[in-house]
Amino acid sequence: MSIQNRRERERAERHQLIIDAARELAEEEGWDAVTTRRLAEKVEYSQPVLYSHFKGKDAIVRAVAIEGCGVLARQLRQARPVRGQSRLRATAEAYLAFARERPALYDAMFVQQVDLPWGTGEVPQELLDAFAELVAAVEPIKGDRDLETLTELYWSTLHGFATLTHGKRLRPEHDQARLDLALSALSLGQHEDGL
Amino acid sequence: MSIQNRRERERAERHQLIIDAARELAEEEGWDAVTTRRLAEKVEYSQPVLYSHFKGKDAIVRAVAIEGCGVLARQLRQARPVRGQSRLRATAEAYLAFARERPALYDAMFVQQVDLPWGTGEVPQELLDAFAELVAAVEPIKGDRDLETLTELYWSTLHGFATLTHGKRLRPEHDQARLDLALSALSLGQHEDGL
DNA sequence: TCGCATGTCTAGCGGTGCTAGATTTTGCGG
DNA sequence: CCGCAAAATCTAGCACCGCTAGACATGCGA
Repeated sequence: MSIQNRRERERAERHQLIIDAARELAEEEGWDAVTTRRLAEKVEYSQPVLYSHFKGKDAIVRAVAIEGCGVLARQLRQARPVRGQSRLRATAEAYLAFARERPALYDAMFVQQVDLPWGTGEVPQELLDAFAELVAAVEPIKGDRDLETLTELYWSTLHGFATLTHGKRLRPEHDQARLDLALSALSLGQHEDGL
Repeated sequence: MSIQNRRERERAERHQLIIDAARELAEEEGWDAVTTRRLAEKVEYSQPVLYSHFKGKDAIVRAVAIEGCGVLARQLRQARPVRGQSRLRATAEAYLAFARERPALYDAMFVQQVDLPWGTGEVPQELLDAFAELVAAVEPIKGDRDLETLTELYWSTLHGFATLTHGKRLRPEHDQARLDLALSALSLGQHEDGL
């Protein structure tokens, strides 16, 4: 019993160790550097150990992505409006900050088509949490529009900003103006906050 | 002289042959299937021939992406509004149709960070053409807003739709409603077209 | 202490992008 | 028409990839 427990605990710790190592490697050197060999070396085990925890490399990336959704959800939740700023804007800026500061993580979550279960099958709770934060941010400017559809639009716009910015497709010096434009368009007739 | 010309012509034809083969392979089986070996087999040459035309696999993907920009520009230019539809809407639908119908091509152009010269260095003309079509579509609803920034917002929204839809992150049955919402938000006070 | 199950590793498979050096093809001067 | 240099092309191989079979070590229960 106790021995079983110890083993399970050690196993869980190593499981987490692998996820963390993969994330760190990706954030430091990009996903191309995350090979099973380098990952194994980093966690100081041999390659087959990875496969006793995950079905394959994809599963590891997926685990990192799901954790990333949790991080994003937390950051969005903690993003509180300052000085009369709308929640819509505070959340948008937090979202874009996450994408900007953790590009590798964002990539695993939303760019690489890792095929998280998503549509079919159960969507990870972390992702639902993150989406719920977006919904909450959009709710005040809903008007008579469909909340979920409006949130999808909000998310799409932010995602477009994030990915095109990262690919250097947009003029960085206009980031602020572009976001202003987006938020005031989304808010429609609603009054827009200053700053 | 004539011999040189013939050789250059044959070389140019083979150059194009490689690009076409790469695009076809990618569209039929996805970019994972585009390996230098399979590509060489498809064009009926050995691998090193590819490297006498392109610096590496990335350069081939880039060439496909640039051609794809040309195709997109042409499709956007040909997208004419029907039945009082706004140009904004006609262009948006053409853009999304392109992304939906040629996902592999779209992927090479805007998702894989192939690092087309883009920001720094000369941007390929095909891309400028495509962006110009977006600008032209946005112009009528500009109001007193900055045209280029507004176009970046328009593009970001479309790109967000395209990529999140492809990754099955958005509810497909709400595609139309989502686009309606986006267009009317962008148009702000302007009157929106029916259908 | 022995036998066994569990855990871990070594070594290897077929694949990748890419390239050095051998080989074939080509076009020209004699 | 022949022989030869040069150009074009291929063969074979490198180091790496994801992944796994089978050898080996470890530590438990009898």
